[in-house]
Amino acid sequence: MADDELFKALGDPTRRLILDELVEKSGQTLFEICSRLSMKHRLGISRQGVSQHLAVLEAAGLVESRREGRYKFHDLNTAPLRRITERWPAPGGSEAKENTP
Amino acid sequence: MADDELFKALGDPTRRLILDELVEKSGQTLFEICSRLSMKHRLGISRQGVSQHLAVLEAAGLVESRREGRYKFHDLNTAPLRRITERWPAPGGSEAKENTP
DNA sequence: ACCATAGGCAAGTCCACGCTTGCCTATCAA
DNA sequence: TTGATAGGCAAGCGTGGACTTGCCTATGGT
Repeated sequence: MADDELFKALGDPTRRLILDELVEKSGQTLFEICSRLSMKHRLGISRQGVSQHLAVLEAAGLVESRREGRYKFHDLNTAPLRRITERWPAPGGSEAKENTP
Repeated sequence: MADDELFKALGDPTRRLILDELVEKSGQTLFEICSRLSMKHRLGISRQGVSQHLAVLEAAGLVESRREGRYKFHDLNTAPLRRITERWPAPGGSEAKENTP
């Protein structure tokens, strides 16, 4: 299953916080995310730790990155999350697939 | 976070298969789920293993159980899954909350 | 040229978690 | 009561993964 990487990525609380931060502000660099986790969430984690988390999130397709000079900007991509609600649809069944008509 | 249990529950591939089986047929017993995993998915797992998985799914609110005599039936509850798409809404924002109008 | 910044790679540690094994309880049928 | 079925509890093993530490590359400023 390709879903393995998606659910594994969501399995860690620190990675979920990173997604939260990317919702608030798109296109952050690694250092920017580091300092945000440290400031707002009192998260004592090394830069490498965050870097590894971002790699997992990228493998899951939840984060996309673009390089510019010596900076690397990270953007959130929520599209893979749809696979979750599609796999186990609500019993009502009306909102299984809602696309813009 | 109470979300910890939800995402932890979804993190294991065997547990996701159990949810799949409960979508197909609601109200299965432990032994029924065991044999289904073994037959359809060639899953070599002990009864205790499945039992522990069901406990995790129940803690996450994804599975509800009811006892009747010596049987314990398990039902799927997809409601907690909504918290995922609500936490990281799609950028379009039109489908953040879709309720039956 | 130099140094600081932004990031990557690799090895090593440590703990949570998936799974098994063994034994125990409860309900139903003969 | 005896036996079979459905399930629970607890201890133990082994592996994956989160995190750190140390060193390396590349870009930009002065």
